[in-house]
Amino acid sequence: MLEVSESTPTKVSQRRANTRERLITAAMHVFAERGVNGASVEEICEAAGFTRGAFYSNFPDKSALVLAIIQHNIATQVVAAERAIAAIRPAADLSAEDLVSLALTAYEEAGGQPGESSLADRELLLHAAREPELRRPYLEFLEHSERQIAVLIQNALRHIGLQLTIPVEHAIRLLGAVHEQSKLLEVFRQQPADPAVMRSLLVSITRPLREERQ
Amino acid sequence: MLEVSESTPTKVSQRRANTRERLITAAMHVFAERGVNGASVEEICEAAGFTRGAFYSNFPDKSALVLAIIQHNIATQVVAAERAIAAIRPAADLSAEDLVSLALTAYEEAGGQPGESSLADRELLLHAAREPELRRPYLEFLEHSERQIAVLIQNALRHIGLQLTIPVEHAIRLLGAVHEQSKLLEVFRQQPADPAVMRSLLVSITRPLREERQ
DNA sequence: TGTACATCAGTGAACGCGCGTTCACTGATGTAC
DNA sequence: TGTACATCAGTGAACGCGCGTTCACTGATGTAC
Repeated sequence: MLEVSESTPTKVSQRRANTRERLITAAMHVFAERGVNGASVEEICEAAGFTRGAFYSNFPDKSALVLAIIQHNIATQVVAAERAIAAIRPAADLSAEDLVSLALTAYEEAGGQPGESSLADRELLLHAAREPELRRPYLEFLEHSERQIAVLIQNALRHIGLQLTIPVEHAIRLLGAVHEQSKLLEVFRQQPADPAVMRSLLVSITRPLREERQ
Repeated sequence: MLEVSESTPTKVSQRRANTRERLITAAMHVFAERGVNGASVEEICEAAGFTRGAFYSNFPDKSALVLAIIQHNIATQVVAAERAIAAIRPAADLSAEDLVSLALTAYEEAGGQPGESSLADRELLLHAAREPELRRPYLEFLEHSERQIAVLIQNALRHIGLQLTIPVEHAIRLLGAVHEQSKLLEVFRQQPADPAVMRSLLVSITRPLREERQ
């Protein structure tokens, strides 16, 4: 499931790859603004600078685009997470929530309106929840992401002399849930979220590593 | 904002009120299945057992229905929360997470597929996030709900001899975020969520009331 | 209580716009000699 | 390197379905005497 007919790994031209990429990026923006169902093929193409014909030259239909985007997200986010893991070591002297938020935001595409990709992600998530064939692959994607983030968080915490007081899997869920909630509130409030909630959570689920200071 | 032209509080017939109610209930179900934008007026009417004419006799247009639903949710959820607050005292000998989940689910309509109203709620939330005029009223609705839930939770915890180690407002956010995440995972997994995450959270943000056992 | 009439609530056919999708085409890119 | 031809990538007009919305209508409910 979730496999496109990759059976013919025909070499695609660079030009074609660029077009697909531009269409996908544009689609994410339009999804954030109008929702998956509310976004018209025309709007997406216009945002990408193509006509509709180009779209149907690259995707069999609209739902294939959604599927392609999910796969695209999987690929890019996995890469982003690996890069973030690699980059975490040099950083020092950061507060716990700085590190965690750094880890959590590693998944988000740089650039774009604040909260925009958050909305698009939620749209895709809901879309996947509604389509039975998309549930399993999307769930696997989420679980894979969680495992990667888990490593990141543990490294980050150890780095500043903290350890978790609950299982990593639980911590990841909690951090992820709060992070997503914050992102959404930012959209509603149109301003950065109060970091105090995340801080409360971090304080509650960590303790100093080994030695007991204080 | 969010005020319908309630300026003319004309008495509506019982029949009319029933029709509106049925249309709204049907719309929530269809929203859960198809999304707000994916749900057609026809589908909604069919689910409610009416023809489209009845719809336009009761609502100026489709977006007015969405607004009416949001208001409807505010009204019914506020009532549900008050009822839950009243009902919390007699209960005894429940575990912490039972009480909390009882409090959190007090907001959800009874009946309907598990996770269904969760999806519809998410749809409405995203819809509101996208429409600038809906953001403020929806946010106020959320904050009002949070305040009510806060009372609930504190009563529930005190009742079983626990108190929070972080501010109530933070606890509410955390509990709400985890609760919503669990609901969504239930849809993806098609099975009840693992309560262990919620339990980890509860253990982390509470301590025995006054006396220090163990 | 019964009849006559007025208003209300929902019906269902009709309309037209917008959207997804198709397709004959043209210009761009690649290949062979 | 230049020319001739083949294939590829994107264009833009056209089509038709589905959807939101309207409206003339009919049956249901309410009111007055």
